[in-house]
Amino acid sequence: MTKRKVLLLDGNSLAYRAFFALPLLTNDQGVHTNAVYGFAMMLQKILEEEKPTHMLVAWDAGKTTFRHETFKEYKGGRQKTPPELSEQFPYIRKMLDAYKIRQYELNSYEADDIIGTLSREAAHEGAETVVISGDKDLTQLASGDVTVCITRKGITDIERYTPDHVMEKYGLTPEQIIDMKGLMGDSSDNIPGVPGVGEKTAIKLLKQFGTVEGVYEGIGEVSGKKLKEKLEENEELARMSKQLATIDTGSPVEVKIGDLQYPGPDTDEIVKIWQELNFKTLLEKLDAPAPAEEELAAFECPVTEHAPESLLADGVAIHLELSGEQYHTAEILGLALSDGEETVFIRAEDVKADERLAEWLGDESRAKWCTDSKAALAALTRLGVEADGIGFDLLLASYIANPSVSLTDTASIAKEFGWTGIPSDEAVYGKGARKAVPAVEDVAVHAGRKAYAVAKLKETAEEKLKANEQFELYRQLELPLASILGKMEAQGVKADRDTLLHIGEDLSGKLAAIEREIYEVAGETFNINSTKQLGTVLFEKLGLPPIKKTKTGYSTAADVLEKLADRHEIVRHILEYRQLGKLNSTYIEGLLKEIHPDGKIHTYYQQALTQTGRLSSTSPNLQNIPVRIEEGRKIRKAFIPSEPGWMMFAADYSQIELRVLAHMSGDERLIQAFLDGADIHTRTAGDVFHVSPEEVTSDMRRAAKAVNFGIVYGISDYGLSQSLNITRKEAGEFIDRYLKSFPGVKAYMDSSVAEARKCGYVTTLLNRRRYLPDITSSNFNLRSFAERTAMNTPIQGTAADIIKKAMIMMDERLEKEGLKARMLLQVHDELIFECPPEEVAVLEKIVPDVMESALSLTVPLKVESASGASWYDTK
DNA sequence: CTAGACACGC
DNA sequence: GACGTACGTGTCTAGT
Repeated sequence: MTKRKVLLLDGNSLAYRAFFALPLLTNDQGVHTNAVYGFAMMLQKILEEEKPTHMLVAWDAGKTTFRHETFKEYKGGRQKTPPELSEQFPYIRKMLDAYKIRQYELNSYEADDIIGTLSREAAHEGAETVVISGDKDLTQLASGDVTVCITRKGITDIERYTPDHVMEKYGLTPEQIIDMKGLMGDSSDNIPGVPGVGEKTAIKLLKQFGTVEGVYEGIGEVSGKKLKEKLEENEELARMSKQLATIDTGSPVEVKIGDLQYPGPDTDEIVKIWQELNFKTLLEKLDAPAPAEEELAAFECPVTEHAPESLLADGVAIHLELSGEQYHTAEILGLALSDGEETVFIRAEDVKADERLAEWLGDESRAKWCTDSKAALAALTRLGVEADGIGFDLLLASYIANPSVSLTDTASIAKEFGWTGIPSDEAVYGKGARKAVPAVEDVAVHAGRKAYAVAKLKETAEEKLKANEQFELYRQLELPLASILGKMEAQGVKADRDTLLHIGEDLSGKLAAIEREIYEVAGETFNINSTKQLGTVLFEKLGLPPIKKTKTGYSTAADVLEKLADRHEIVRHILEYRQLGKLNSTYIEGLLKEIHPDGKIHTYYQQALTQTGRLSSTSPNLQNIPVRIEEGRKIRKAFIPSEPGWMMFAADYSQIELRVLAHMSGDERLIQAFLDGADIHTRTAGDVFHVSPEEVTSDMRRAAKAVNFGIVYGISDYGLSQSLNITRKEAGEFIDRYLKSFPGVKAYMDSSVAEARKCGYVTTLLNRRRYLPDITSSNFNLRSFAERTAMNTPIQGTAADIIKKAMIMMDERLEKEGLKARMLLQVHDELIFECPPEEVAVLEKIVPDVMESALSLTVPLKVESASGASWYDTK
């Protein structure tokens, strides 16, 4: 049998230490948690370091102890336990139960006595004992078999007292610590000691006489008249103080060492408690303790030509290492494989040649785990390997768990789990002009560490999602969507260079003409794109009134210029110049640069970025191609089918956010409006202005539309006042009237804010979360913003859930129907396809069908579709 | 190379 | 009553 190791903890002392060492934290229910948190951190640390076989946490029982019979002022003058701490004791006890650690208290004895008694018993039985407390008095228990650990500054920083260490520090034996207390007293326990004797004098005396008793036996030899007098006068006090300071190692403790077996924690229970208390960091460390930095620093990842058979298994992490983020074009360096034990790296050219590897990658039944499956699949496709069976995506899992964390690479994600030892991509490759690919061995280790992290973190990440009831959202929605988005990106959308060039020429001509006119009217040439120079011309040279200022000078934003349009002809020209300039630089020149040799544009969908659950699109952004103004809309003529004779087909949800609002709020009038198939803005206007739909004027409808817009996007009264060009007060009144007309919406908005306050987050219909820590902020701005977000995110996020689900269903449907049609783009509430002309009729039926049935709400979802020779013509 | 101003979409 | 106000991306200028 291995030697017993007994761990004895001083519960009260450690709870106090934790409480005062940490700032006053609260969970989302307002329960104070700092002492529990500190206690938990300390427990985790000592369990890991000490690996005890037996454990006990001793508590002080009641107010009075046997020491009060000796001295009734014992521990007098102590501050009352703060209520913020008192309320935490039940949680600590509950947590210790979950750890399956024995707890014990004994009437009229202190925790010290329980610990003292048990440590002596343990020593007697030949066990090794470690005592942990925040109270230095316990050092008197140190012996050859007993080590006493006293917390230092924080709660996890511990000083170990062995007899040698006590000797080193005080020049005394552990037993003499009691005598020292007897002589010098202890103000915290209100032990008097001998007045005028402090630590220095006490140690000096004990070195000479050994004990308090020894001091009085040899009192004649005490040097110093004053000291001798004081000792003589206070002999009783000294003897009593020693008695008070002595830990009773023979207290009537009813438990035996054998009863203290520590079976290990009930992790599920601990997880529950920690979740209730929001101990995020601890939760993440629980299942995936971060490897020591040295372990990752010494990480080995051999470069092999072939994948070892042992790694071609079910549940292995893969990591495609690329020279840059743009995986459609970046150089593919190689592939790392890791099962959490063995990790290897295979160069890109060897990946291509390894048939066994390709077969494994394509085997749906053997799960591959990774970070950013969309990028991994794209890179593998470029290597000529079709992978299948992606079973885990760390990027998506982290995003679903908490979208507010900015996730750039595996290193940053791993950091969220307490893994600090993985260098960032930037640290390995450098940045900007100094960016370069290092030697293959270094790339291998870097890629290997990332694959290793995925293998190790999969379980923890999935557990977290399951605990939050988000596993399904992640597994059934986001993960399959990643592959579909990957297909859409890889498919790309054909862009006609000539169309763009043609529009560009036209724009350039117009721009040159406007530019000349502006210079003429201004009487000088200047850079119109420079707000600084433009401000000088408008507000200083031409004397127009500066309506708004920015941090750096005059504002020349469009809304300001609109207000000045009647005062000077130059303003109209500038507005037009800006508009056309934007079209030319962003959409003509910008898009031309993004056309690949295959004549297509391959955007990147960011699936783990927005706070609401929407996608975003980059390089280029295809979600903001102009549509409102005809001149810009023409850009869409350049987006054409990639096969001769094919058609573009587009379908968009009509008023999806307001329908979601109707569903989620259950507002009867709003629901009825949609059931009636009414024009929602006209209906809203009628309700708000108390007129019949026929009496709604265009201004009323415009105002109602702006309010609906505001509700959907969570804008403030100020935002509404800006968009309607009215005062904030008027806008506020307007919102009030709206909410009076739709009481269900008002109740829903209030409940969303209340939910955010209660839980710390809001959710969508499919359990997407957004955490809103600012909801309790005392800063009005932050709080207001969080409140509007609480109202708006469930709506916008649910709309995002719906179209994502529709995309998955659509992908399956196209496959099932054996159609050639391809889904190409998603623009938040719109899907764009290309198809052979004979499939237009089919799509006209099935696309709206699928989109409308993606999720069943109390109001119908409505989809409008159209086809044409270009994206422009799908209207 | 970064921050600010601006403009495009939903 | 303050405060600075949906979410994104890209381009340009003007600082370092």
